[in-house]
Amino acid sequence: MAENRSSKGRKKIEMKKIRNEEYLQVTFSKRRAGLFKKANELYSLCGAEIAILLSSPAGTVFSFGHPSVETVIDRFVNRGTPQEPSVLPSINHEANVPELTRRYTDIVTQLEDGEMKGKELKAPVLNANNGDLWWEDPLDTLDLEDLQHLKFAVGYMKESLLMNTRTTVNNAVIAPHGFGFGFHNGLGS
Amino acid sequence: MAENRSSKGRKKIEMKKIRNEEYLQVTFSKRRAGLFKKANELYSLCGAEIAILLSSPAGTVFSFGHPSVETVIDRFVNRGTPQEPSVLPSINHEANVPELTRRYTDIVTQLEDGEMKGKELKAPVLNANNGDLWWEDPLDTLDLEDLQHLKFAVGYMKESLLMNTRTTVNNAVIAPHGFGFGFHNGLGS
DNA sequence: CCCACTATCTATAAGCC
DNA sequence: TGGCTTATAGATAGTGG
Repeated sequence: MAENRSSKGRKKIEMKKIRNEEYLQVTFSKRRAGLFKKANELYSLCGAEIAILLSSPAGTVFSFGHPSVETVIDRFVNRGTPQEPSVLPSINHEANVPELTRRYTDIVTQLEDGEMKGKELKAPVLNANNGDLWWEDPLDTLDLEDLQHLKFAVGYMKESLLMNTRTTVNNAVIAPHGFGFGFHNGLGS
Repeated sequence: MAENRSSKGRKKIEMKKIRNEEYLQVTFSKRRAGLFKKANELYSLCGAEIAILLSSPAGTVFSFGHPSVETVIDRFVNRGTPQEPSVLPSINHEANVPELTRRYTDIVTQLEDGEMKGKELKAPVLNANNGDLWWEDPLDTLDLEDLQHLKFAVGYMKESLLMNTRTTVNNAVIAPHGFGFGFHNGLGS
């Protein structure tokens, strides 16, 4: 009777590299959206700051950040000083005001100076889906200021490699950083 | 007979900040694991490089990376040299910039002056809905939570201002890449 | 905070436009 | 390429140890 339902619905797939290029692209797009949505929910529910950097198989770079990728990285850097153990749990908005202010000022300045003319700067993409909102910005067009920013952050983190415990869950490196904020990596899997 | 199964099973939850500290922590842990798992699958299936930096509400920092956080960020930095902007659309926004600039300046000023007092802020509220954008001039109260709204609004404003081509796809605003001005990720919170 | 269990809720693999 | 639909695999809220 209903046997001619030519295989509709989801099926289990093997967790290995997808060969088919077309399917790979589709899967990547779908899962990227799903991942970002999850990240956004985590932010909404827990007020957690989060940054995701992601490169597609084709080489395109995507990112997700709350409140922003740079801010989060900054937080890592500045955390190097164990000032307050766990003071600001849910006030990241407050904590971000200075950053917000600074960026606003920068933007305003740029606009007034007309600096943007002929310059290539990054353009974030605002995505919305059923009330969920997040940014996808192509970091492949970072301007120099941001590059220096990131470079500094990376350099700092490299030097500050100082870790506590490290756990492995599902092939993923999960690194709890108490205060010294060590940066985990290496053995990505 | 089996009615004493006191409410088992998953229930839908509201996507709002969780108040209960204990529950917040549990949810964070679970979702963090889920997020990392998703990230790992994305890596396995698509071979995508990925890095996630995440701070818990308590301030603890976690990271996930394939092949490593460091590597991924490094790639961003090193690949970030702006390529040739193939298209730089002529944007006629001069008329709008002054007004917007003034408004933003006002907001910034107020943020700087009052935000740290941890009280209510007075600023014109920028609203965005379906790509439309307007000012709610009556100086409403802009509390810290409203910064999110402001962020979204800024995104819309930016696009409205700088993107001469804007397409709406499935409830999402998609902005062409390659031009725009320099902040990303909704400029901080 | 980690583990276990279960009922649901959600994400998504396939397929059709 | 992108959206929509369907059926199902997978994630997780609620509860307890």
